[in-house]
This record gives sequence, C-alpha cells and structure tokens, in this order.
Amino acid sequence: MSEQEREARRARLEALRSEGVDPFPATVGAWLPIGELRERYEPMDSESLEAEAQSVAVVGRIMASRSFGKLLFLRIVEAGESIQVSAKKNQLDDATFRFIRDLDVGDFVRFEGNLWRTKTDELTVDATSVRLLSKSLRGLPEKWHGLSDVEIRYRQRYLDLLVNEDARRIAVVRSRTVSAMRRFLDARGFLEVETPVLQPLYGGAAARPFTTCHNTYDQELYLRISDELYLKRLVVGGLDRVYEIGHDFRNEGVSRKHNPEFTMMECYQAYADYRDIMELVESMVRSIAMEVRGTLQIEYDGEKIDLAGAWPRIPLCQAIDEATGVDVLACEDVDSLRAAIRKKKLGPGDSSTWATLVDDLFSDHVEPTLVQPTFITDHPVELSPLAKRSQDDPRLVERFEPFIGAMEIGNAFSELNDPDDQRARMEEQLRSQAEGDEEAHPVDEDFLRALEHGMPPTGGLGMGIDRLVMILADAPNIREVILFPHLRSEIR
RNA sequence: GGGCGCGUAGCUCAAUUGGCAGAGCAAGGGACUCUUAAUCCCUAGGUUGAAGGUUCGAUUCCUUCCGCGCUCACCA
Repeated sequence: MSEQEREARRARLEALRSEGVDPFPATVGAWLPIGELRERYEPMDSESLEAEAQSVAVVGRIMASRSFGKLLFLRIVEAGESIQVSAKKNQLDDATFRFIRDLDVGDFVRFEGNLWRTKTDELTVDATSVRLLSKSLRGLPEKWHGLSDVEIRYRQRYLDLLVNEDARRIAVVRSRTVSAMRRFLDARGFLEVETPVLQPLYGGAAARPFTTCHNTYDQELYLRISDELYLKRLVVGGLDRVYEIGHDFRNEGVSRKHNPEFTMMECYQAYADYRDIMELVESMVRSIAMEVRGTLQIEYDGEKIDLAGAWPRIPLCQAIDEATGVDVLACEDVDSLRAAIRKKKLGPGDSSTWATLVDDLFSDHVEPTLVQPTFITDHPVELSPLAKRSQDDPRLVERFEPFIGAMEIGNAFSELNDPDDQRARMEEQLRSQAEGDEEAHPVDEDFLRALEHGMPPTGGLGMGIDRLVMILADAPNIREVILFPHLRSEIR
C-alpha cells in the first residue's frame, strides 16, 4: 500500500528528530554547483584528481541509490545536473556511514568529499561528511519506466519535471522563448506595459469571456480576452511602441491547440502598417529560434520547417481559390457562395453568413496545408472589426495571420483608426450579437472616445506564445507547453 | 456538449470463455567495497475509479456517475 513506504519514511524522520537532527534545517552552507564541478574536474584523470586532493561540497536531491553493504553509491541532482556520490564504510565513522545508508531517494543532502574515478571512470564524490537538507516523505515514480500517466504528469507536474527529461526541456524552451522575445522587442524600442486583466467590457477578439464580480463595487467584470483595446489607448497616449505579455482567458472548449487560459504577446507600433509588422514577425521568430534552438531549420511533428528568409504572403481569398477552386470574391452574397461550395462538393456550407463560409473554407482546405511559415493576408472585413480597410478592395482589410506547422500562431493588422468606421463596425457586431453570435464584441464607447482624440497609423500584432513554444519545442499538444494546463477539478 | 477508448499495488504493466487478482521496479528484512535499470534470498503491499445491476461466482457483462485521452462541435 502507499502507506507502507510513507510510514517507513515517517519513522526515519522521527528517528532523526529523536537523535537531534533537524530534518528541515534552515541553512545549507557553501557548495559548488554540479555543473561547475563537472566543467572543472571532468577533464582530469584519476592521478590528477588524487594529486589535487581537494575537498568539494555538493548539494542535491538523491535520485538513485545502490548499496554494496560496505560501499554505497548515490546519484544526486541539482539544477538539472547530476553527479555520483560514494560512501565507504572503512573511511567513515559508523554513525556517518549509517546516516548515509539510511537516506531515502528523494531526500535533499549536502555532501563534502574528495573526487575520484571509479573503475568505470565515473567522476565521483567520495563523501567525508553529510548533512540532510530536507527530508522526502514520498517516493519518486519508478526509475526505469518513469511516469507516463498523462493525468498525473499534468496534475503533479513536479513529478513529471523530476523524472521526464522532456518536461524539463520544454519548460526551458518556453522560458527562453519569452525572454528572447522580450530582448527582441526591447531592442526595437518597445516599452513593456501592463493593462487590466479584469475589465468592465471585453473586446479585441472573437470569444466568449469569463465573468466575475467585484464584491465591494458590486460590479460585473470580465477576464480579458485580449489586450488590444487598452494597448491602443496607450498608443493614443503617445506610447508609440508598446507590448504586453500576459494571460488572456477565453470561455471555450479545450483542444490540442486551445487552453482556456493562455499566454499572448501583443505589440503595437505607431507609424507602421501590417507590412512592417510582417517584417517584425519574420525577424522576431528568426531571432527567437536562433537563441532558443541555435538554428532556423527545425522539425515539428515530423516535418522539416525552415524559418529563414521572407515568408510567402498569400491573400486569404487567393489561397482558398487555389485550394478549392472557389472564387469567394466572385460570389457576392451568402447564397451564391453556398451554391459554389455545393457545386464543388466541398460540404454542406451550412454556416449562416458569407464571412463564416469563407472562414470555414479556409479552416478546412487551406490551414492544414500551411506547414511552412506563411502569411495569410487580406481577410474579409466582416471577420475583422478592428482592422483598417484595404486600399484596393473595401471588402477586405489590411490583416495577416502567420502560420507555422498548420497552426495559426498570430494575428496582425493595420489598426483601424477612423473612429466613425470603428463605431460602424462595432454597431455591426452588436447586430450580429442580437442575431445570436455570442462572440461578437460589445461597443466600447471609451475606446471610441480615445480614437476620436486621434490615433496615429499603427501596426499591431498578437502572438500566441504557447503555440510558438509548441513549434520551437516540437510539442504536439498545448498542454505539454503549459506547466499546469486546465483540467477538470480533481475534487468535486 | 456528441462519438470512440481507457481507469488493476506508489510507478510501469499482466490476468484465457465470467472461475482463487499477478510480475518488474519502488518499499521493508538479509548478503555483498566498483555500481550506474547493480545482483541474489526473503517479506509486505489491492474496496480492480465510485455506486448499482445480471450471475452460484464479475477486473471481465449491463446501467449510471467521476476522471483522463482521442475525435467532432465550439474555438484563431
């Protein structure tokens, strides 16, 4: 039973206490990082180590132990680096030897000792003294097969991180991705800002929000679905280049690509348009990939992906035409487009509006093919209430979405700064909301007032950090790149 | 939310047609001074996710519920 091992460990804990040993001491004492130790001593052979005869101190968590009666080998890990520790009965007093022998896998310890090499040439710290740093009361998952139960891996991520190298690797890739992104944006003169998560009105994306309530103000609030409208207010206020990295919350289903709470980077650049932002995305992804992976040729889901160079720019309607033979721009209304879809036998075409039919065609026939980095540009205006109209075709907007690995990793446009057009589009959204579209935006009068004060021509970008990390870490599921992904409550 | 699948010891997995729930690792005891999945001997460890039902008998068949996965819908 699970109790069995825990009782044994508790018994040892009590035994230590009764001997006057603090199982959870406050101080550690000086120690040498294992990584540094390896760097310094790995090149040295047995004789030079012996000649050096210098005592070292290491700390770490015991991950394995093997006993030969009068000789013990332990493996300790600290900061992802590990080293072997030996304890020899004939070189230690009885109490110290017994103390080391009775340590459990999982305990944190500090050893002092001398370096030597075993018969198999392994660099090893031969312990001369030991100090317990923290007692572990539960065993680690199995050492050979490891931990593969997906539910435990997500719920008890600390175990996953301890025993599965890949979990640790992905966490590192994620951290480095975010810091590389910050460095890139900072270097381009962007200012990192923070805007409200709790908002009286939500907007900036097509999604249903989470709702909450402020008790003392008796005020209904929404967890933000995007940062967009606040960041644009800052551009109105003269912060010409701003970005924010934070969580957005969308009250929708979960999938391989969707977590209800996810990390978004949004940036806005005044005096720029969506073409400038395309250049920014190409440069940023290249820069991050070089820092994180050291190469622009990566593999995702078994496909080789080349992040170098300029990415193809394909207008959305053209991409649909090429994939399906349906020229959506030639179909003036819902009915003619639906007729064209049925004529090509591309499915029922049961969405209710022209724009959503276009969206469906794209999702079904184009998106799965966008494995190499690609910009899909010039979306229908109905799908993009916050983007500026295209100069060439008023039915389209200056917008693009970068795709990698058949996954949309961002969304960008020349920001709509005409307050009257913006008002008209928001009111259009209101009408579709009345018709049952639960994801339509409400009208944000405060935002419209800001636009009336004047916003410079601005290019804006939102990028899904989780998905970018999936690409860079070659992770097939968004839950692998989120340390604590959303799961149903364990306790009902 | 729909469909399909899964849930057995701390971990990884077995269990014939419905017929006494088992192994390896981990744990406890013992042997062992060169292991790195150490080896060898012994021991203990289970409400088979939960609750019902069918049956002489259920891990196995049925129903409901809980959780997880895949998938569709939703969703950028």
